[in-house]
Amino acid sequence: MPELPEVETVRRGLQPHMEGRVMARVEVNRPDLRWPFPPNMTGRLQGKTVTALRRRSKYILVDLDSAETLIIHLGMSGRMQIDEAPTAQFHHEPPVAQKHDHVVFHLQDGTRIAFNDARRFGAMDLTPTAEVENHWLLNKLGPEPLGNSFNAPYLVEALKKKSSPIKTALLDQRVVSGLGNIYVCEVLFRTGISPKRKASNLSAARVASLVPAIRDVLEEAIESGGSSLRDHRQTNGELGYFQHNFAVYDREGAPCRNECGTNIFRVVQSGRSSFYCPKCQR
DNA sequence: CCATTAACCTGACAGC
DNA sequence: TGCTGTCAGGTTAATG
Repeated sequence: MPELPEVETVRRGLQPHMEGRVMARVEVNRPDLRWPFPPNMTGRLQGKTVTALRRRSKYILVDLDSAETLIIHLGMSGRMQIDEAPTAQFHHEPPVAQKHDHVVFHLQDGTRIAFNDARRFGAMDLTPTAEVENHWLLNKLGPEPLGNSFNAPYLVEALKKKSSPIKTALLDQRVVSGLGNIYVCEVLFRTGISPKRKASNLSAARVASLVPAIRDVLEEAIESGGSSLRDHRQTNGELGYFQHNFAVYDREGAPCRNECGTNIFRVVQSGRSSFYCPKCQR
């Protein structure tokens, strides 16, 4: 699943193909993902022009000229597969429908964009564009970590109330929206904070250090996604997953990148794996 | 109110 | 080659 950087990469990949284009035909191959699709989703999408592609947290927002917005969440396993129509210069095999292609957008220019989601933890809904921030999926989200309202005073205040470990608090989308398991682990390693430390017990200075660390980790991941996006375009249009070089995530037993001589530990917190260096993170 | 747990699903992978 | 068990980048409803 895509955390914020992966979702932003998907958004940027889709943008040139969708913005200003007409959804000529929309295939809906099942009644639901995590929840039922909205009534008459096909009819409300077909023939509409995409006016903008935006992102809020881990949600992709597809604005339409009908004053409605299609809200898309990729869940854990959601992907977008783009297949451009063949041209005179570039002839290739027509795209083959894949297992778990639940919704397929056929654009007027012949581009095929498939939403594929094996686990079906993803979601789609339609809502008036003017009220998209009030939608029940979005209206409890905390600030965007890359925006101005996410700053040290805000985070100090928000964490003061949290009796849970800092790892759990940063995964709480009401505190800050867009972080997932991987990037929380990476952020805590960079700031030298143990995932097990109680959020409300952290000094203001340590909390303040989280703000730029979160920005940096996310921005680097978006940049790395951007490069993998360019690479991917050479071969296929699949968006949503790419390689990263993580300092701690999924590195249980491997040496700490700080060369402190300690190996990375894994603990389970709130049912999720946390990876950390017990020597560098206190 | 808050915090933790179970549940939603399928696929990949390790071990036997 | 199967089988079984475990785990997975998210989020919500149920439970304590």
